[in-house]
Amino acid sequence: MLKFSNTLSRTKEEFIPIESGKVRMYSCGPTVYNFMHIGNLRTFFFEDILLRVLKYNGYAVKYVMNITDVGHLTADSDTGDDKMEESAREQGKSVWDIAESYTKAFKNDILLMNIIPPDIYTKATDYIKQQIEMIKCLEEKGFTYTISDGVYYDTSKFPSYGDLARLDIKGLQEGARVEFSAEKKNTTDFALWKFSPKNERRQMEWESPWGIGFPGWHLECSAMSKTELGNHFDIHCSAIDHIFPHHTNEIAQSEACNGEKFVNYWIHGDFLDMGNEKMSKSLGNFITLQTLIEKGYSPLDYRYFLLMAHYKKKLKFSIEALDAARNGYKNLRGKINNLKQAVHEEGQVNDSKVEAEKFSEWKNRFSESINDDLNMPGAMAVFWDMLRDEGLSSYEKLNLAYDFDKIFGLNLDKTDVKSSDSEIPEEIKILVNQRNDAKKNKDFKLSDEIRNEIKGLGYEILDKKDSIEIKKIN
RNA sequence: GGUGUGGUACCCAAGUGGCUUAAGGGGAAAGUCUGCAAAACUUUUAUUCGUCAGUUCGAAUCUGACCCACACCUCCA
Repeated sequence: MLKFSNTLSRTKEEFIPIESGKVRMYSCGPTVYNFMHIGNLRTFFFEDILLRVLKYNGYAVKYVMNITDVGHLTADSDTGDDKMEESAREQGKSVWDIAESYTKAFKNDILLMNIIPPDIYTKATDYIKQQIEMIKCLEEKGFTYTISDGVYYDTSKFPSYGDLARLDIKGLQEGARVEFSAEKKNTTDFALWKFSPKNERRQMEWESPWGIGFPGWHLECSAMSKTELGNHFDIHCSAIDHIFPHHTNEIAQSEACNGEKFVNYWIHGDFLDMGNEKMSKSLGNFITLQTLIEKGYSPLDYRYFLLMAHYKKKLKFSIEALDAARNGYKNLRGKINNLKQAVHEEGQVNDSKVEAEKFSEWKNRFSESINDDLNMPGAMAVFWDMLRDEGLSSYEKLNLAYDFDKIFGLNLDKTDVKSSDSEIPEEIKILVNQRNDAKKNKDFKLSDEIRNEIKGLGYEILDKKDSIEIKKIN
């Protein structure tokens, strides 16, 4: 049984798709005004796991992710600068160039992290027409009103407003941090269409029945999901910070316009906890995947790190914890390599078989973990236990490992420790041979000296039973 | 002020009433192997789950109080 935590009910629910065997899923993608930091990446990783688990369970998934290339506003929905325009100004580029270059960087990060891309990326600027249509729809049904700076959604007209976030609207109004906009009817009302400032030309602005301007932040997801997935679909995911206001407002827009339920399962991932130093794009102190790569970590080391925690909980990031992940991942690859070698050797002797009972027992244990609200730490524990099971042949273990890796995405089938082949420079090979000779002559002093020399050149020698492995030190 | 989440070993982190007198990984220690290392393999590493009360035959898991962290309350993954 496949179960997910649904933010709507705040409980784990059995997953039942609208259409048997098929899943339609939408996730809120990046706003492309800057690089992704590793916290952002945690969310996309979680969505990747979700996608993989659905596929593993045999569902045909249609997965849509948006790219927000229209700027929101820095301060709140009524004031402040547009982040996209601001970034463009700082870098002396056009907004369109900014969007393109950061979209590219995002897609590259996704690739490096082995995150499966969505079937469709929807760019907000490609769906302006549909967004305008949606405002018209809401206008016709009486959910909108216009004030000096834009067209707004009247949240008081939507009785279940705030249910997703369990909002206490009265408490909100009394809250210290909420500023009233004099013209807004309710604190929670939000912009559907913002007018361009009268004395200023924006780089991104469009004609609309209400005047030149640009769409409100929340509208794009409602319009794009409707276009690509229909009025009612299965899963909508992203991180917890979007529960309010973003998803709350999406529900209000979509359900008011479409007249039917919007999404069955809302699934939200928690943040990466950076400890004292809170990462913030505005402060510029955030860690990107590139930062980690520069420090000598592979993107898959980071992926392994993320696998060690459940998506619903905060994960404490530290270099120490990342090192632990890197070591764990390295050890795992080592074990897989040993299995590969064993299978290779055994394969010539006898036909490798899979013993159905044992095999499916492990598969079941694995499925139980991943289907229980994507319990990756649990699945990893099953993985490590399986590798230690003496009742399994190397062939069976390797097969299970590859099967599990459909979820983990650690490229275990591709792992290859660099060994004595063309990648090793000639001079190193010569030194290795010299050391071998010294060893044969039992001149261990010399052989150790040569080994140190090789080490100084960046290569490590590992003496195996009847072979020598040369490894590049990273 | 409102709402919500969490505090599990040296670090990361599962488990949310009996299968657990608490998974898994990292680290550390010991052993086997080895000329020595490395690798591999084996073993050890929380009588205890923020604190204090309570419910129960039985609690890390439920209830209450308290302490501490964190998040959200219109920038935010």
